[in-house]
Amino acid sequence: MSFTSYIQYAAIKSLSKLYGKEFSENDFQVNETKPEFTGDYTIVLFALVKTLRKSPEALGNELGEQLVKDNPAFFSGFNVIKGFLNLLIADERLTQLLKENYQNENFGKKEKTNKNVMVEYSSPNTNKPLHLGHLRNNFLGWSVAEILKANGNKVVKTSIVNDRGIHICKSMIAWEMFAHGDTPDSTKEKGDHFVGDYYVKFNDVYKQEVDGLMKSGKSEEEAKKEAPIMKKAQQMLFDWEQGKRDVRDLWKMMNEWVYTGFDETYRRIGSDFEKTFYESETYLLGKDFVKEGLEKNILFKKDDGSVWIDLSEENLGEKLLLRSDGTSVYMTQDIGLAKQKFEEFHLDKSIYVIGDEQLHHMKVLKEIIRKLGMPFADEIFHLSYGMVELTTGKMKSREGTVVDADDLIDEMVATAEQHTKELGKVNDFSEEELKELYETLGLGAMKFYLLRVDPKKRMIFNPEESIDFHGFTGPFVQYTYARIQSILRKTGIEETEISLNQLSTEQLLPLERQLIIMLEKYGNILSDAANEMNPSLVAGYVFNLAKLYNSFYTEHSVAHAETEAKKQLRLSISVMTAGVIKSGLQLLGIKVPERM
RNA sequence: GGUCCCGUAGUUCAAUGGAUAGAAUAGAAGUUUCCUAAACUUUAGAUACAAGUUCGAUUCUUGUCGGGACUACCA
Repeated sequence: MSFTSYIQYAAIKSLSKLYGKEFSENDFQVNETKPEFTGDYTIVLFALVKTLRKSPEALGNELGEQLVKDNPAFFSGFNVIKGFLNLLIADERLTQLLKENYQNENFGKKEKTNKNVMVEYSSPNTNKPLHLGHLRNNFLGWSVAEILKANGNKVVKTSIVNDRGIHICKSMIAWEMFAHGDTPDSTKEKGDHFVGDYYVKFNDVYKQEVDGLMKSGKSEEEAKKEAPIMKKAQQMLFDWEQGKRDVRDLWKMMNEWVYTGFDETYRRIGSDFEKTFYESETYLLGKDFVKEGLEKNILFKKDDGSVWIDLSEENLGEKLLLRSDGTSVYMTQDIGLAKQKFEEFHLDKSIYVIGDEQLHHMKVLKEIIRKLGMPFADEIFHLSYGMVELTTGKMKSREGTVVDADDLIDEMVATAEQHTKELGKVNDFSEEELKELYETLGLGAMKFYLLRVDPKKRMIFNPEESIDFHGFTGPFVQYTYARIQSILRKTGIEETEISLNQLSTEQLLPLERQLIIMLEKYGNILSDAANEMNPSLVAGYVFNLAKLYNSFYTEHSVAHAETEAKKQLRLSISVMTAGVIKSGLQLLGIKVPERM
């Protein structure tokens, strides 16, 4: 039981003892005590004042005395200021926590449950390489999956690859017209970039053709329809759907190029998937329920034969599910896939990591599934995240302002290399060790930068700030870890275990108490992060922990502590801090270096 | 037009209705015979505006002003 839960529980008992009434945890709040007051935890009394008709002072003193009396091993004292009852945790309770957990690698994590959760993330298109926005998605999805695991869930990570449609046909046409047989191998280019370049080429030619047609008197609408290259792409999509052999072969070949490129990037950033869906295999899903929905009068047919659902009661308007020619749309396959996911993986919950521009789409999806009477409608969750914008405005592929993922990673790793060389602390490292360190630091900085913000909010990507390795950053936290490891190496603690019965019984110093209390909170942070699906809580926590440890580090010596008992105490605090930092960063997909 | 989201230090981000609104960075001033100065310490600086709800509002409600997303027989 966490400290806050225990305090809540203890207060409920003491209150009913004092006043002969039943109380619940909703009757009062337990907060951390603000640093400017004496105490560790604070019970806010205002809400109780009303029901008990007592002055805050009297209530606080009575409850404080009772709590200390009832829980002498937990509380060592209290004070009352205005409506706030500040409680002090006993030193013995804090050292006990240390003794029990300082080496526990699973500290803060929850018991395994049988909950099956799917996290769908990444889900790229195969016509162009990944960019900054995809990175936010990948880091977020991966991290949320790990956080859910740490809270006991069984998690299936999945991605649905958008491998068919007009967009990939555009790249294919442009390649046929302009590549003269070039391949990623022949040009030594990464496959996804190679294919992406032909997508850009398509758009360039298309634009020229449209301009040309408009100059010869066509309206913009006409010009866009009649541009020859667009007609070719549409014909190719048609041929693809007919299963035309050479088109399918070309499609397969170019997608393979892209997958090879994606795999390289995924490996580097650590994205992984237990299951990959391909849209080419799922796009026909969902047609069966259309029939069913029509029979049940949940869906309706218009005169031209197209099938719709009316969601105007839900304020979502009408939504098309089958075109007049009988082909399905994105929504239709999404419904089919949702069903397949739940059935194939026996899911309790299905999470979609998708940008907030699809809020409407996901709302409609959920609502249709509910109307169709599928039992899992309420277990579909859209984890929507905000767009990543640049300081200069939005990223637009057409204007070439997109930040490419691979370029960005290279830049971050290069920055790590530059800083490391300037500081010259690891000159004895081998080439491989150095390379690994640069990756650890560069990716650590980037992941931390993108995960430290509440996912729901839009965020601004500032290139200068993102390559900063000081302050609220990944390397800052990694540095604290490395320094602790250095202490442990120098004191030889890896070989000889800390003698716990020798732990200091002297009064804990403020920074020692604060650190232990902060470490204790890790479990609560993990459950909050899982409930809110919000890795930024973990990022903020490990940063604050590192910061507090750094103050402790400058203020008090560990290796040369005043007494042997103090040394043992501080060593155990250090070991536990390093463990929690490692564990927390791991949940963000960030590795820790032994030295940096 | 309609639906939804967002306005907090110069900048980028925090703050389950609770105490004097926190960090980081940029600015100013310091700390290295001693466990890694990628660190630490001190300092200055903000709730868009106006009403309301109440013991108490950055948080809830309404309005105004600014910014954004969505509103395809595209995926």
